[in-house]
Amino acid sequence: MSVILHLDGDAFFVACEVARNPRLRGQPVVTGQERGIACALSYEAKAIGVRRGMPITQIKRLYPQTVILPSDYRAYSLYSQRFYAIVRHYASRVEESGIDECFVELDDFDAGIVNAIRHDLQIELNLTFSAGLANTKVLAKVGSKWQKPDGFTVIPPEQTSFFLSRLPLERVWGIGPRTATRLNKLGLITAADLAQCSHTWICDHLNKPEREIWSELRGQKTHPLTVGPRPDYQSISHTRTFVPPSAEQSFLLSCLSRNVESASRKLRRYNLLANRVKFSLKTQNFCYYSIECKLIYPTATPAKILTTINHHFNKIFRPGITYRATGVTLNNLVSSTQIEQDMFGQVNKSLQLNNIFRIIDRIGRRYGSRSVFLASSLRSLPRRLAKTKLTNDKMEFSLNIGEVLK
DNA sequence: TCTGGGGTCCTAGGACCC
DNA sequence: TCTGGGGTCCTAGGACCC
Repeated sequence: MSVILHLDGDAFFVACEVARNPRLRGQPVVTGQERGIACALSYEAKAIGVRRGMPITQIKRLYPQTVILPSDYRAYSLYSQRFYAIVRHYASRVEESGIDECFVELDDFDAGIVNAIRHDLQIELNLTFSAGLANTKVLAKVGSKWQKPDGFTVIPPEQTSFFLSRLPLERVWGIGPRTATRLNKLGLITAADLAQCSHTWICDHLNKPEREIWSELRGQKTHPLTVGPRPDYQSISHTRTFVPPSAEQSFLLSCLSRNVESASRKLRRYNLLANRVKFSLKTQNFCYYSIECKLIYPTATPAKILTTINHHFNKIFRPGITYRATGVTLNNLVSSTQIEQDMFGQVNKSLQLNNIFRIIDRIGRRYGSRSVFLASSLRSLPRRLAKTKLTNDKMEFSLNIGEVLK
């Protein structure tokens, strides 16, 4: 009977920074400078009071001793590849479930192999990973979170109730605050309370994902291990919050234009085309209004997607309401290489247009993504970039190249 | 905790059809 | 002419994760 190991990097992004610059060790460090909010924090930063998502300006003011770094995803991804290579040296069935965590199928409760993997990770990468070993993925995850950082917790079947009776429901993987509150009202407080429920009871009160968690907590393998390369994207999205909030239609459309440019750039990078677009407005009160629309044909061309958005915008926009963010999600993705043989002329035309945007993508990589952009995105950019006088509607899909860069 | 950004999956209800 | 039953597909929205 196989068992599941869960490995979880400790403060991974920051740990990578410390690994390549040992002088940072022991200091409060955060990454996310480029986004203006703390993305990852070292345990030292956590200890002095820095929180995830905290604005960088606030961190500088309240905790001036903190070292603030921009994220270097390329470096983290290289560390991630080495992490997986080390794990695969010991096991063949590995599920990559994130840049810094994975599930591994092992033959039995063998702490030796787990310690060997963790030892190699420590020596070769200078990174620590917390580990959990149990019968199911959910229980292995309980184990890896039990003692962080650098902990290793085995949960054999006969000791499951010991751990679960000490674990509040909301700490279980897959149970968020909403579900926890609902289950609390039904009298369930700990993970053990849930695990002890009868089959008839859970059929009456829980939905499918919750029933699966129940089953996993009881040691029955329900979440299969998905081995192999990461599945393709189901969707690609781009959202952005702006300050101050705005009620102005033309500004919101411009923000959506910018969202579409970013999302479609990613689409092209992965040679994908979208069949549907969903766009949303988020109000000052954190209400979401969204609508999903079919695109006339699969495309990665921002102008085509924007035509559709403009057409449906008034279905969700309400004058007088103030909004704080816009977002765009591209759905029902297909590979562009598959579509290339398509007989419809329109699609071919779209692919040609796509080639123009691929050239723009190259310019963007060389000179920055703001060197070339759609004029319809102009109003969403900082004022110093938007000094050229343009009327948004007239410039809709024309290109504004070059000089706004400065 | 006054709340950023990019993802995934599930569900309920409506539309539509036979 | 005032109305059954069941299936499938679509979509808006909810919940969760990192």
